Amino acid sequence: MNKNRRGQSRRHPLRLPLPAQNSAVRSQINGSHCSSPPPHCQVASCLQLPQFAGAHTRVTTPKSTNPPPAMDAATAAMVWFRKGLRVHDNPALDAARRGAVRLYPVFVLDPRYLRPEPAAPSPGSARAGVARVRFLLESLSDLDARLRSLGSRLLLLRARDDVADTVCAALKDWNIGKLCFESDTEPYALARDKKVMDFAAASGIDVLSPTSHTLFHPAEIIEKNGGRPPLTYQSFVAIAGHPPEPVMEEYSELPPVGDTGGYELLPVPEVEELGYGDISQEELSPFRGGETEALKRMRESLQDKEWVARFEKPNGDPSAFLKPATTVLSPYLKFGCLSSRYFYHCIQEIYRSAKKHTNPPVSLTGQLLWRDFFYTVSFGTPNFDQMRGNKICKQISWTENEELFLAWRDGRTGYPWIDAIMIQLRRWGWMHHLARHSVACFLTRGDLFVHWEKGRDVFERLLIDSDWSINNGNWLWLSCSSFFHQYHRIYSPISFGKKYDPNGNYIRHFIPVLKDMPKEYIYEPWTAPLSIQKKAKCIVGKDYPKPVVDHETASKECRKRMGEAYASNRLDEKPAKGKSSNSSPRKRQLTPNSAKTKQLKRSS
DNA sequence: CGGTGGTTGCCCCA
DNA sequence: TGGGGCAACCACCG
Repeated sequence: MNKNRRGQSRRHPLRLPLPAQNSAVRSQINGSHCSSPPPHCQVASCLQLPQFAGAHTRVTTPKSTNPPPAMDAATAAMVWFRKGLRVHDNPALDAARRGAVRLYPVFVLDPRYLRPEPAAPSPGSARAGVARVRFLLESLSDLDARLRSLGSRLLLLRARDDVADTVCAALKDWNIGKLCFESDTEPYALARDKKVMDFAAASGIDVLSPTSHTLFHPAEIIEKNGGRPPLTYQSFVAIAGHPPEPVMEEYSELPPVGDTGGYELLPVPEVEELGYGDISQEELSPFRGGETEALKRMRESLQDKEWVARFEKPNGDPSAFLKPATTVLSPYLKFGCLSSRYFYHCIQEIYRSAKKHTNPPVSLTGQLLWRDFFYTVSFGTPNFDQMRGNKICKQISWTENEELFLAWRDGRTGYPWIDAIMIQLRRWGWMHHLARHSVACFLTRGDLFVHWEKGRDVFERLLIDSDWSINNGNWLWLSCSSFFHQYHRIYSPISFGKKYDPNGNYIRHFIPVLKDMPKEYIYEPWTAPLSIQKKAKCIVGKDYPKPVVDHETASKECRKRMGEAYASNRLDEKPAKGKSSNSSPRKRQLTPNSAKTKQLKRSS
C-alpha cells in the first residue's frame, strides 16, 4: 500500500490548478514573498488581544533585527509539521524553503499521544483510538513520499517526553536560523508552541507562524467583532467576509535536507508496530490518511457539480454508510491533509459556473465556515472545553450514572439505532453528522442526562476527525449548553433513523446479531414477540440488551430537568431587582462602572 | 419591550 | 413531500 502510494506520487507530481481568474491574485501573493510573507501568513502582533497575551510570543520575520546568526544558520530552515500534513497551500513550508540552502522538514512523534493504553476501552493510546493513529501514520507516510518526490524527505523524530524539548534540541543541534510552522490555536498547542517560540527568541532564531489551518485567524475575527467572539453563526459570517486565497505555488524541488548529526531518523511506523495488541478487527475505517488521498477524495466529491451546488447539510442521510452522504473530508481537514482554503476556493469555482447554489449555513462552503466559527469561539472563550468557568455554557446538574454512560459508550443501550452509531464510531472513527447528533442528544438532554463532557471525551478519542474546537462546540450545541437552546426538540432513538432507513440496513451491518430481525421490530426489538426473536436468533436480554431507559419517560424527565436548569441559569444571570446582594460574574460585568463596559452588550 | 429568526424534532394530516 | 401544531428556548434587533 505505502509502496504504491509512494510510487504513484513520484510518477505523477502533484498538479493543483487554481481557477484562471485567480492568477492575478496568485502572482501578487508569490511576488510578496520576496520581501515579506502575505498578510495572512503573519501572526501579526496587532491581532493579539489582551486576553490572549502570551498566546504568541514575539514572531520575527526575515527582516528581523536580531543579531545575525552564523552564516550556515542563516541558510538552514526548519519546517515543523504538526497539523498541516500537506505540500499544497502550505505557507509555512513555502516560507521555510525560501532562501534556504538546507531545509529540515520535521515531525515529532509524541509518546504521550501514541503510547498504548491497555486499560483503554478499545485499542489505542489513552488519547487516540487506533483508527486515528493509523490515519495519522498514513498521512505522515504520504507526506514523506510527497517530500521525497521533491528531493526532500520527512525527518521523523521521537520525543523522549516533551515534543517542544525535542524541537528545541534539534533547532540547536542543527544550527537552524529560521523556523516555520503553522499557527495552531488549541490550548495544548499554544502552550507547546510558546515553549518553542521562547527558545527561538532567546537563540536568535527567526520564527514564522502563518495561519493556514483555518480560513481565518480566530484572533482576526475577534478583533473585528470588538474583542469578543461572535456567538451566532450569522454574525460570524457577516464579520468574516471572504477568506484569503490559497498559496498554490507548484514546486519542482525543495532545498536538500542538511546533516542531521547523530539523530535517529525513524521510518514511519506501521500501526501494527506500535503495540496496540490485536487490531485485526473484522472491519476497520475505510478512510485512508494522507494528502494524496485527500485531494483524490476532494476531486471525486466535486466532480458532480450539481450535487455540490445543491448540497444541504441537514438533508443528508445519516444511515448511508456504503456511500456516505457527505464528502468525508473532515479527517483530512483535521490533519491538514487538505487545505480548507483550497477546498473553499474549489467550491466557489463550481458555484460560479452553476445557475444557482445553496448558501451558508447549509451549503458546502457553509460547512467550512462552521468550522471557522467554532475555532473562533473556542479561541476567545476561556474554559471552552468544560462547563464550569465557561461563560457561554449553561450550568446544568447532569446526573452521574456510570452504568448508563458505559452502556452508551460501548454500544449496548438496547436502542439499535444508537448502538449501531456507537459501534460505527469505534470501528470507523467516523459517522454521519446527524448520527452524531442522535447519540449526543441521547446521552445528554434527550435520554440519559449524562454530562456532555463525558461524551466529548469518547468522541475526542475515537473520531478520526476529532478536532478540539469543533468537537467541544458541537457537544455544547447538542446538549443545549450553548449556541442552541430548543431543548424540547429531542431526537427519537427509534423514529429518527427509521425515516431514513426503514429496513434497518445500517443497523444490520453494524450489529450483526440483529441482521435477521424483521424490519417491523429492528428499531425496537424488545417489542418483537418471543417467537419472532427466536426465529431471528436474537433474544432480547440475552443476545442483545434490553433498553437501558424508556425513551418516552426518560425524555419527558429530561425536558423537565432542562427547564429547571434553564430557569436556574436565568436567575443566576438576572438576579431579582430588589436584591442588592452579591454579584454573579455576569452582573459585575454589566455594572456600568468602567469604560470597558461600553464594549459589552447592554441588556437595557 | 416585543418581534423575529435559529443548519438538521416529532407527529399527524393531506 | 410539505405544512401545521406541539411547547417554547435564547440571541439579536429595532
